Amino acid sequence: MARTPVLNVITIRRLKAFPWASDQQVERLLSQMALHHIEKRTVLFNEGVPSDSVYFLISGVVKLSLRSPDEERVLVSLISPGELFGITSLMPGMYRAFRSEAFSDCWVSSVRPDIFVTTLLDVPFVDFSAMMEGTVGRWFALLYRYTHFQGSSLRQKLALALLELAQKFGIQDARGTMLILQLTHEDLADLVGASRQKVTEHMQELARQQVLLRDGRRLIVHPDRLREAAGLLLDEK
Amino acid sequence: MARTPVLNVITIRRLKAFPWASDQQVERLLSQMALHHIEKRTVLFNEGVPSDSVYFLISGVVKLSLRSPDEERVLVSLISPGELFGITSLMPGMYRAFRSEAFSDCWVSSVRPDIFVTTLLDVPFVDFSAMMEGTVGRWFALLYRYTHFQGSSLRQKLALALLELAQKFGIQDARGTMLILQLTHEDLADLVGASRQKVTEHMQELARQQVLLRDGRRLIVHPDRLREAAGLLLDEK
DNA sequence: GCATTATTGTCACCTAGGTGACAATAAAGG
DNA sequence: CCTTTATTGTCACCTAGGTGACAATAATGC
Repeated sequence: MARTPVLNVITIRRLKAFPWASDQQVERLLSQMALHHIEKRTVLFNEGVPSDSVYFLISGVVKLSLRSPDEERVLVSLISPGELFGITSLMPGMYRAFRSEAFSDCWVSSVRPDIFVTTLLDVPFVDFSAMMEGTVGRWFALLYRYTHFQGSSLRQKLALALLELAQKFGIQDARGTMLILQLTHEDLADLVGASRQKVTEHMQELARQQVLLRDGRRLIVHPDRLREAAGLLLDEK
Repeated sequence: MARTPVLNVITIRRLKAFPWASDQQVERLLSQMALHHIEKRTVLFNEGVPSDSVYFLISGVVKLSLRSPDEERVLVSLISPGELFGITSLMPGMYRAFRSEAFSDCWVSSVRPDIFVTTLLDVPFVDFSAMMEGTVGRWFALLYRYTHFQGSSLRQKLALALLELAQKFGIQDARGTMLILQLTHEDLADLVGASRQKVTEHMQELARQQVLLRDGRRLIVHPDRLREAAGLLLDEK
């Protein structure tokens, strides 16, 4: 089978990875990286487990996926050689959002995220990590929503979207979580990518099921029931 | 109308923004931020323009959106007070991917991205920026794909996905761009969230239209025609 | 080189959600 | 308070894409 590849500065440069880093930095990083051969179909990490490594793909193809409400697999992305992946580990306390597995036989190397950051950037890991969370954390939340929309019914998408809104715009109320927002059904429709009419119908239905209620133009939602309506299998944690 | 809010360390702390930063850092940052009052429905920036500021929402709600192939507006996200937005400006040479507009009357402050980074983190902007691109740049590309899937037909989604694959896995060939990947229709279906059968049908159709051709199990695509099939109005740049 | 297993191609049929067209409310502006 | 405009509710109908069930080809393992 394929022999162990040489992993040196030349290789890194050829893969066009870390173009900004000096040879010395790359050298230092490489000395801290573990090399793994991963056979096709092998799972590298699963959704939900703590994020404790950054991975770098040397050769082969890695597949990122998650499972949708109906047990189907959503293929989120295919990673090509030279790419980093598993970068949720650069944010504090994150869990893996996707499963990663070898789409073909691969050579992968891994590092601890703190070592990765401190060798490439002269800054303490906690600072960098906090900065990442404060800035691109939102992107990640969006990505989470969109990937989970894939293969969901309109009802589930609505529940998912309302759940996110409740987290961002909700204040506690005797009757549940009140959204301090003037949202029309049309706004909601634009958010989940559906028609206004169907949103009206489903909102009606959700109200009937006690998942939410209306106070004038303000929505009051019940997060637990909403989560249930969203299809239960939202890992979170 | 609402009077100018006081923007000091207390305000920032109350909004739970930049929790890791010291009072001194926050103070320094504030002194460099411009304050703006944005009336409901006013557009702050549009898709496609260069990203040259980071924004911070003090009060009100900001809406991020983009327009889908059929001229509809996709509502990507609603921003709540205390959030940063417009952070593509933290990556080098980026253009805005979404339009941002005031969903309600807002108070917003803005800073130059380099000032933002260097005051909060003791690192040169170019280094941080390159690091961001190398790490979370992928997330952004994914977000781009998923938001653009919204409101697209299966044909368009397929074209979009193949375009991305061509960029990542393509090598030039006399007949077009060849994907060095063994992709089955099922993989493609998982990627775009469709059924295998319909993917087969559309691939057939795309082949008939000279957009792609098969060499054994390898795909050769024609990026320009693909872009056309994707609905043309992909800004890119 | 042949049997086995994966992939592709093609149906006919079904369903979730889109569309248009209203009436019924509710807000908002004067 | 009354007019105007925005939002909601509810239809009947239509279409893109899902589903199941095959036959026709490739690949692949032995």
